[in-house]
Amino acid sequence: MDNREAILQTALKLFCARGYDAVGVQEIVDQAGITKPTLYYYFGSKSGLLAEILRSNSEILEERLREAVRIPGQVPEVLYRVARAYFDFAGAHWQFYLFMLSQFYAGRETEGFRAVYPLIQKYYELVVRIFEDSAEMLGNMRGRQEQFAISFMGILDSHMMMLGRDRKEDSMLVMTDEKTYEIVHQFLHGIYS
Amino acid sequence: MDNREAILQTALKLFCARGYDAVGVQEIVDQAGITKPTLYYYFGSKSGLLAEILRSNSEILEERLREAVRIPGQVPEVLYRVARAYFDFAGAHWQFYLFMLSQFYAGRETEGFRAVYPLIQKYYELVVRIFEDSAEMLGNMRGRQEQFAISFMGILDSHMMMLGRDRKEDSMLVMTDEKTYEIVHQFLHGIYS
DNA sequence: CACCTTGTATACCGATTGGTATAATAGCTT
DNA sequence: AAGCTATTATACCAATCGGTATACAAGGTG
Repeated sequence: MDNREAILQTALKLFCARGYDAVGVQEIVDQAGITKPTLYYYFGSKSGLLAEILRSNSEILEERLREAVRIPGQVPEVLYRVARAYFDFAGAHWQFYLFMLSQFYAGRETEGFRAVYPLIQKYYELVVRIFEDSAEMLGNMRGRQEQFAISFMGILDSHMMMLGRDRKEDSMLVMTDEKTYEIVHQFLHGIYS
Repeated sequence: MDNREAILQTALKLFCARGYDAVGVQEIVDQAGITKPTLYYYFGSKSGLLAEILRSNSEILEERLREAVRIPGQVPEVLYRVARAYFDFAGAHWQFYLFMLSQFYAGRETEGFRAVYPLIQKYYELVVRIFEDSAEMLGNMRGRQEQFAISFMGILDSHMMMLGRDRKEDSMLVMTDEKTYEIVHQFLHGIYS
């Protein structure tokens, strides 16, 4: 494995487990089996390393979400595809997913928050557009597109977090199709059906 | 204001803005207008200070939630009361609410996560019980009580976070009754009504 | 061969980290 | 007044923080 890649993976693992500020550069390079100048050669600074971790992984998630949204369809279909894409990504990149969320909830004056906020904002706008583009529902929604988007994304994160609650190391998280369907169905039709 | 209280408030403000690990003890005592031994006299250690912040505030939230749940009623009524209590607390104690969430999403090997996890778990179980105690719905739910609870809490957090997105300092956040009703209504009946 | 770029390690920097030993206040009780 | 307890400040600690100056390999190119 490439040294650069080793740094990225080791750093993500440590950041995810103990937080960005609690992990020192020394510990990263020790566990990656290299020395400090190598890290600073590739990433310039600790926050440069953070930025690269966020950039490279979030780019994958954005791509998956854009795919799920691009194909036209009724709201339920699109939402199901988005949920599927979201759960798949989170399951396959659990450490990053958790770390991204942790940075989003971190303090506003944090490097991590400032870097992650525009990303989450972008995903959010993607979901808002699903409801806005759905012309036949406009009468029903009456400006509640944003409320729907907020609820929907909150539900996805909440369920994904619960799934990952007692995850063993190195085991991939799988949200089943059945469960995904139930979650989206409940969002669409409530709890009385 | 009491020195002890000044430490607690200053620490919460700083932790909330920049995170537990990024804030040094020195900065806390400087902004609180005291010196280090005073802090260590009251709280023993930095993590002791963290524990006290979490304990004292979460105790208030738990009390509010238990009140909301205690009064019997149909599921919609209880859920509305819980949402109202949750939003009220988060609005009045925004810094703590945000900090608590940030610790919940922080790495599993963190002091903060270990301290906050049982608290969130308790709130979660309170909500699960709402659905379990609702006998007349048992046929409908078929073991989906947990799914409902996860969705419901995810929705509350998601909306509260969005409300606090562009909060000015020292301004209290208010989730209106109308908005609260819409959110709970959507949870109960979906988006087509 | 000489030269240049890429990548890596040794050894160090000043600043800050969480935490403490010691002692001086202050107020209350006897 | 004497003594006790609760608080607070000065001054310090070893360890770690993020970051760097310097040099040494290795590989391709003239």
